[in-house]
Amino acid sequence: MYKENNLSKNQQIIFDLINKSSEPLKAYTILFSVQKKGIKAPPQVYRALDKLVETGKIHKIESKNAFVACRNSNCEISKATAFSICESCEMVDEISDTKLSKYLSGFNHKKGMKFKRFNLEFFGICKKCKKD
Amino acid sequence: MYKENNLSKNQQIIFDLINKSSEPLKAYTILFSVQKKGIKAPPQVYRALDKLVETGKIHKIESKNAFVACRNSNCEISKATAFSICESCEMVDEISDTKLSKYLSGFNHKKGMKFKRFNLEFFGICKKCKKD
DNA sequence: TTAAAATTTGTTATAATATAACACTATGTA
DNA sequence: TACATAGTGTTATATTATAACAAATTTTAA
Repeated sequence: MYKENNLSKNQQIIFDLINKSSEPLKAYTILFSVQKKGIKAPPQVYRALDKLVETGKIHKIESKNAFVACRNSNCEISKATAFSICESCEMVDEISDTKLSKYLSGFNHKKGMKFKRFNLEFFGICKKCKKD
Repeated sequence: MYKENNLSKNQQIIFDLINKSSEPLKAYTILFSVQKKGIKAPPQVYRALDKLVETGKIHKIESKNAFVACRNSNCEISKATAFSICESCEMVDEISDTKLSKYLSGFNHKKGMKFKRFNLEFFGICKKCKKD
């Protein structure tokens, strides 16, 4: 079964949930939601999340300890991620900007460290919240 | 006492510890270290950390849940932070790069959201670890 | 096709990170 | 002074995450 779509049963259940969601989901929110599907304990959720992050199907929003589905088919397995986060409604949007991505991927540290990966989180107030 | 240096007693104790450290410190590591100075419970640590982050004296490394002293007097109270993180030795270095900072501060989201703040974390293997 | 290897699952317990709530003290300001 | 604001100390508890182990499933390759 695994080879068909690369995801195991638990991974698929959890990915589907995150993918359908309009907002980042936290691990224990996910756990609660999938209990009816037989996923009963935290390690089952965290293992699936780890794998999904590893394969780039989802991303972790570090400042929120929450997970979103990857909306950017070009993000090269999470090597270069950028998000905009609304500080009012908590909305998170993945930024797909080729220029930004290229600029940061090509950025070299003065001290000579070569980067393999980056994660960028922008914060502000989204359009919708500004109106209110 | 507060006005003299802007930091309260607990804030100063915790800032000094982080400032002296060569690596990011976690909240409970801090708690353990300052117990001899009379700081006994998590809320005391977290309150001081919150304030220090708020005033830009320290930064939180989100991917590690750990704290470092600000090494960049120009970072404008944590509105624009960037770090390089070694995935091998866990070393964290604050990046002060005017060009990078300007580029990101001026970045505008296609969807019209105006950003107030960003946090960028680069990952790789540091020079020292590469040699080993 | 079958045995070994790798991956995934299920489970219990517990570790690590963080906040709520309340009473009280110290400091800044009118 | 007296009032407001910020900080402290404390107990309890909420939230996030992993260790450890046994069993089942899937992949691989002989």
